[in-house]
Amino acid sequence: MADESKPLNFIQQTITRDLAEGVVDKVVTRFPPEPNGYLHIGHAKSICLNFGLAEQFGGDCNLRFDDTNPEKEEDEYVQAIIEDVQWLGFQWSGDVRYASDYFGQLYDWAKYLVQEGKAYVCELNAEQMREYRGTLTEPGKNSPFRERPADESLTLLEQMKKGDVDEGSMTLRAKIDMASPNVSLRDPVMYRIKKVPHHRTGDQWNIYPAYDFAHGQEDAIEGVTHSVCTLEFASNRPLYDWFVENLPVPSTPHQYEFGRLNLNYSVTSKRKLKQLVDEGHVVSWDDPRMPTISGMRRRGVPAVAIRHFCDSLAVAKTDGVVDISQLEHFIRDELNKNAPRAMTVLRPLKVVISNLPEDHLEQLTAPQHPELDMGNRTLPFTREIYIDTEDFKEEYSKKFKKKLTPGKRIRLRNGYVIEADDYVKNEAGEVVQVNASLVPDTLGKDPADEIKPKGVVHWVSVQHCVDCEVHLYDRLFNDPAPDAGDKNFLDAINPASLQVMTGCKAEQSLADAEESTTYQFEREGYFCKDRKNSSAEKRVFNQTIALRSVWVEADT
RNA sequence: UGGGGUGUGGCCAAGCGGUUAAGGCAGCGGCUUUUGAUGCCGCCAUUCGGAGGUUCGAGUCCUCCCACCCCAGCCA
Repeated sequence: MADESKPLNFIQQTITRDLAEGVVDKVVTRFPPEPNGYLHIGHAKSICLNFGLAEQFGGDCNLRFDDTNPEKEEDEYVQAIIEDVQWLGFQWSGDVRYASDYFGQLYDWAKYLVQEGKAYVCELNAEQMREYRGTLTEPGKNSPFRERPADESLTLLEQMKKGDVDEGSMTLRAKIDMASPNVSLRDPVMYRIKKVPHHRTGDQWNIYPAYDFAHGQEDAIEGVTHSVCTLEFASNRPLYDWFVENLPVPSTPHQYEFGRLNLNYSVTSKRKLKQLVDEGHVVSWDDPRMPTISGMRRRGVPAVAIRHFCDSLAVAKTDGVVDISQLEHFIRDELNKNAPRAMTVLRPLKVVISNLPEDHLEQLTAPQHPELDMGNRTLPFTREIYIDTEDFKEEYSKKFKKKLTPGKRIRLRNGYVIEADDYVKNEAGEVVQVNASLVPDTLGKDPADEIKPKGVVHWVSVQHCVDCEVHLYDRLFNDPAPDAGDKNFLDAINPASLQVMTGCKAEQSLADAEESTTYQFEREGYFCKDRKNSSAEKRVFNQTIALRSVWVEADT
C-alpha cells in the first residue's frame, strides 16, 4: 500500500527507527472509535492511517470500541462502525475489542494505585473540583481528601462501585500535581459514578473509567506499540505516560498525535452531525448529503476513492482545511476510470424522427465503458425518443452550437445524426415536442455531405426506457467554514441541497441496476441506485457527483 | 501574563544547511474528442509568518517578535 516514492511521514519515520533499533519487534496500531455516532470522512483518515501503518510494516491493527461512557454510547453505533470499517476495505486483527472488556482489570489497577498512595477518593463535587483546579495561569490547590488513608479510599471506592454512593458526590482521582502547568495533570478523575446501564455490561457497573485512565492501559493490554490520535490529545500525553509508568501494565505503548482532517463546506464533528439528524435537517446518518462514511457509500462514492483521498493527505501536525474539491477529484478520478456508462434523460423532451416508420426498432450497441473491456449494452432505437430539454434551443447561437436547434444537426450518442425540423409548444409556451429527421448512414460515421454535427446528445427510446426518480445533491452548507468562530453552523445550511427530479427516463439496461455499482450517466454525472428509497415499483438514483464542466450557460 | 502545538503559492503539501523552492487540488490558456467528460501540452512563489544574526552558502541553525490551534468535562 505504501508508495515507495512518497516520503515517510513522521510516524512512519518513528516506526522505521523503532523497528531498526529493536524498540519494537512488530508494529501494533488500533482504531479506537467511541460508539456515540457514525463515522465520518475525518475518521476515514484515521482508519486509513492506522490500518495502513500496520499493513506497511507487517503488523496488526485492532478495532477497539472506546466505550467508557454509557450515557452516549449505543449498540446501533457499534454495528454501523463495524460495517463502515469493513466497507472501507480493512480487516482488524482478531476479534473486535471493547474497552468494556477491560473494566475488571482497570478496576484492579485503580485499587493498586490507591494502595500505592497514588490515587484517592475525592468528595468534592463538580463545582468545587473546578474551583480547586485553578486556571490556566494559576495553580490549583490540593483537595482536602487528598491525603486520606488508602484503606479508607479503598472502602469508599468499593461502595462507589456497588452503587451505594450518589452520582456526582465522589470520584476516584490520581494523585499527581495540582500545581502542574499542564492542567491534565492536576489530579485527574479516574472513575466517576454513573448509574447508567452500559450497552455491553448492562448494570454490572456503577462507576466507569474516564478516558485518560482507560486509553493507555487498553493499548498496553493489547500490546499496541504506536497509539496514534489527533492533536487535541497532545496535552493528555504526559498523563497517558504517567498511568503506563505507574501501573504494572504488560507493555509500554506510546502516543503520537497528527492533525485531524478538516474539510471546507462540511462539518466533521459527531456532535454536530448528530444534531443534523436529531433535528431533521437531514433524514438520517446515512443521508447522502452527510459527510459520513455511510452517507458517502449510499451516495455511490467508491471505498477506494475515499482511500486514495486519505492516502493523499499529509500526516503531520498542521491543522489545515482541505478543499472539498480535493475529495471530489478522487471520486471523479476513480469513477471515470471504472464506472460503467449509461444514458438517462433527466428532463425528457420528446423527439419524433419523422423519416422513420412508426414501428421502427433497431438494436444499437454501445460499450459499457469507453476504454475498459466491460462488454456491451443494447440500446433500442425507435421513432420516438427523449432527449434532455436543456439540449434543445429554439434559436441557434454560437453559444448553443452543441445543442439541437431547428435546421441544425446533432449526434445521438452511440447512434445516428439527426437534424431538427420544427417543434411544438404548449399553451404555456414550453417546447413539448421536436420533430426531426434522421441523417442516413451516420451510424459510426460522419454524414456524407460533410456537414458534421457540432454536439453529441444523450437519449433514450420512448417505448423502451424505464421511469426513475433522480436525486441531485448540492453541498449541505453554503459557507466554506460553517462552524468557524462563534457561527451557528445551522445558519449555513443550504436549503437546496437536495433536488428531486421525477419523471426521468433511464435506458433499458438500467432496469436491473445494482445498488453497489455507480454508473456514469453520460453528460450528467455519476449515479447509483438508492438502497433505501428504491422498490420494485420505484427506482431512485442518487447523484454521486456531477461531471466537471467548463460549460456555463449564460442567457445571451 | 501558564503549558502544549503549528506557520512554505487560493487550498493541501515536499523540503532533514549547498544546482534555477517537488507534487497534487483549484484556476487560466491551447490541442484532441460520438460524453462541453476524459486525455494531452503549457502557464501559475525572485521566495518560504516577521525582524535580526551565524555561515563561503539558510526555507532548513540561533535570537527576538507576530499570528493561529489545543488544554481549566465527574466528554472522548
